[in-house]
Amino acid sequence: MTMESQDLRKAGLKVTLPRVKVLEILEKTEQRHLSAEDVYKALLETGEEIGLATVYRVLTQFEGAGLVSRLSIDGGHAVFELEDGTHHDHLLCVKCNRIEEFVDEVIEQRQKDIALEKGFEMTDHSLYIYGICRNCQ
Amino acid sequence: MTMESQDLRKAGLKVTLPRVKVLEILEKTEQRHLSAEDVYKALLETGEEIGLATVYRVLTQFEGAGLVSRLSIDGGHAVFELEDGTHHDHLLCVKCNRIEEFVDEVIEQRQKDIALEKGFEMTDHSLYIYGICRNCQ
DNA sequence: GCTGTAAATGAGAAGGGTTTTCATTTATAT
DNA sequence: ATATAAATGAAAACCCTTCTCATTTACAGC
Repeated sequence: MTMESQDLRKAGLKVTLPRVKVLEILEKTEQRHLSAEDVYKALLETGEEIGLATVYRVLTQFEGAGLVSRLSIDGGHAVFELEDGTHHDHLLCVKCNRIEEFVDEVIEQRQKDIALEKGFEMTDHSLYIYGICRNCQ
Repeated sequence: MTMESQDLRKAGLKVTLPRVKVLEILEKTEQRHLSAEDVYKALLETGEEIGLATVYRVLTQFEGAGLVSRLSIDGGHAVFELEDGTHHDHLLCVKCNRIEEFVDEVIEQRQKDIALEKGFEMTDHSLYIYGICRNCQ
C-alpha cells in the first residue's frame, strides 16, 4: 500500500484513483500553492482522466479531513496547500503571484487580544500581505 | 449644488443621478458596510430606477476615486464602505455578519517588518478576524 | 475471490457574484 | 442650443465553484 493510500485511510477516506492522484500532485509540486485548475491541468498532463468537478470535490474533502488548507485570495479563486501542521500567514507578489509563508507570534497574539477587547470569540482569521517580491522589483 | 455633487466633481466624476443616489445611500446607511446588492435594493426601495450593473460600475469607480473601499470577504461577495481616510482592519461575526473595525499599530508595524524581511515592497494588506460577536454567543 | 451496496465519479448544467456588450440616454464643453 | 464623449440599463457573458444524476468503483461480508 502506497503512502498516499495510507494517508487517505487515516483521514477516513476511501482510497480512489482520483484522490491518490490529487494527493500525489500536491506532494510533488514545486510551487506549494495550487488552484483547483492547476491540479486539474497537472493531472491531465500526466495523462490522468479526471473531471474538474472531482478535483474540487476531492480538494474540499481533503480540506475537511485536514490534509490541505484552502487560501481565499483577494479577488476570486482559491488555492490549496498541503497541511503541514504549522499555522502561518501569507505574502503574495502582485506581479508574479508567488506566495511566501510567514509566522509571527506578535501578530497572532494581538489578534487574540483584539478579539477579546471587542467581545468576539475568535474562530479564525485571514491575513495577506500584498507586495512586489524581490525578483519583480 | 449638493454636497454629493461637489464630492463627485472633486473626484473627477461627472455628476449623474445614479452616482449621486449611490453616494446618498452610502452616507445615510446605518450599517457602514453594504454589498452592491444592498445598495441596489436600498435604491429600489426609495423608488429609484437603477440597474444593478450601474451600481457595480459606480461603486468600482468610487473605489478608484478613493471615495469608498472594497472589502473582499472570505467566500465571495464584496462589501463597500465610505472612505474616511483612516486605515483600519475588520472583525466579522460569522453568525450575524456584523462587521466591526479596529486599528492596531503593533500589527501594522509587524506587517511592514515582515514584508521588509522577505524582500517585499508592501503594496497592501488584508486582515480579517472572524468570530462570534457578543450578541451571538 | 465474488457480490451487494453505499460511496465516488464524470459530464454537463446550474449557481452566485460580478463584468461586459451594445444600443440608448445624458452631462457638459463649446 | 448643440455636439460629443461618457454614462446608463438590460441582458448576456464570465469566472469560479457546486450540484445533479446516471454510471462506475471500492470494499465489507460471504
